[in-house]
Amino acid sequence: MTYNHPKILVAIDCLVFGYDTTENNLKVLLFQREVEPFAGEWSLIGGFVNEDEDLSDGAERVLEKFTGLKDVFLEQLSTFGKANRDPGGRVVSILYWSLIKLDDLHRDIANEHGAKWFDLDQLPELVVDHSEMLKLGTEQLVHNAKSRPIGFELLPEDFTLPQLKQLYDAIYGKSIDDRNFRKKILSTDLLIKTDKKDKTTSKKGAFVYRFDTEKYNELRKQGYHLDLNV
Amino acid sequence: MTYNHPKILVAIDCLVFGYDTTENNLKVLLFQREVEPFAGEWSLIGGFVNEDEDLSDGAERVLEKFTGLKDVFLEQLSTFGKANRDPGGRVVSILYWSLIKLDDLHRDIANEHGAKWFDLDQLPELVVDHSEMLKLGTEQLVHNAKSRPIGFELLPEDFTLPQLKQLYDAIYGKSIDDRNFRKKILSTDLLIKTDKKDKTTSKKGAFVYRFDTEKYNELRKQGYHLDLNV
DNA sequence: ACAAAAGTGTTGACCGTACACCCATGT
DNA sequence: ACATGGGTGTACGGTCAACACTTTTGT
Repeated sequence: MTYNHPKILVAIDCLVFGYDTTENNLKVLLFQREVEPFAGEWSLIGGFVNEDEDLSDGAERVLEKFTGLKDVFLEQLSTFGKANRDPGGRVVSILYWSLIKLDDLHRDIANEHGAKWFDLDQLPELVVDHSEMLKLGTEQLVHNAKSRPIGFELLPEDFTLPQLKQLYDAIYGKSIDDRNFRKKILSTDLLIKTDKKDKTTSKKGAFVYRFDTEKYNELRKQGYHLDLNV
Repeated sequence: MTYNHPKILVAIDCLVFGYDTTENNLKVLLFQREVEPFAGEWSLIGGFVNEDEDLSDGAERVLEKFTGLKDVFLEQLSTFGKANRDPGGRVVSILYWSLIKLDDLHRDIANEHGAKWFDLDQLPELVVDHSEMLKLGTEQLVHNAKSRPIGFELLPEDFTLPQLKQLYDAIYGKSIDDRNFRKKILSTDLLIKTDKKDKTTSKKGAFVYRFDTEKYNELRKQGYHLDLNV
């Protein structure tokens, strides 16, 4: 070790949004802390960074522990580092956020770890500065929904346009005009229409679409930047 | 101390953009590292976080040390934390960025600390992942120039429209249409025209303007969001 | 008088928004 | 036949981009 300076505990907190396609609402994964201070209180999922571990690997480890998921949308958001933010000691915490397709499996795995999915409008009090983290993440979600195709991280691979619209409605907290939404989303030319119909929510049935990930990645390499402007 | 986990060195690096009004170009503040590894090589200004110090206070301390400035634009950008990023030991580094009005005083203070202002197109090799930090900060600058009035952080309090346009040209790396630029910037109604003229660059002289900070803050409280769309 | 920078308006193309009805099908 | 959700087009207004000439004044 070359440097001679005070060392600090480094933690990762991970804000996980899951979308429940059947209920049509956005949820957040929280867990009950097991250690003092604040044992038993609700917090974002998190953990300490190991000495030989990349931050991004630590975030993946935390996420996989509580959801069983790998290779999903997971990005760094911001770092929280007030000297006295945690009464248990000096901890600098790096906030990540993740978007997942919520299904029963993830509910079960969450359960095993004392974690639970909460509706955004029925959140409990959160420890330390986690409410601030949640606020930041929610803003990020709204902001990103306009500029990147993050909606498809939250929906199953096969989805219908009414489903996609409901997701955007949930994110923005208001109802978008149906015709304009279709026009905009289809004009990106990044949706693949299949000939299947999903009849679970109507007699007529809604066509099933898929997001064209390859095409999007190809375009992105060429500097393309999606702007949904919904 | 309640927690029992490995502790890690936490550093702050600060990417400082300065705009030189006389030369009309953007510069970045770099300094020559004094300690091994990489002693003598160029790096962003930075330092280690003290145990009882808020991250934001640490960033302010670093910035003041090298520029003599307080109370200027200074925001957190991102955190770099690959386990082996620094061969001198495990260091997690939080990147901040700052915008300042560059004048001779700041050049002198920088000099005292072995720091120097570099043109963006004449940068030396940088240590560790600092080139990545610079890239991120440059993108941030371009992106923010469109959505927030950051230009005024880089110009003196009194400025002319030709100066402001040259600044935006420098940020975007291309020349904006003069008439459209004036229309847009004046339509925000956030510039105060004074009756002074600056004749240093022309015989006719250009009117001196000021940014209406109070009005902007007032509007912002009401949820207003500037969108320059230059 | 002339050089050099400051200042000024109009038009056409495109995009966002508002808005109401028909379609397909299971019961 | 009817109820339910899926699907479709148009017209208006506002915003962005392109474009060239006049004004001022120091030398």
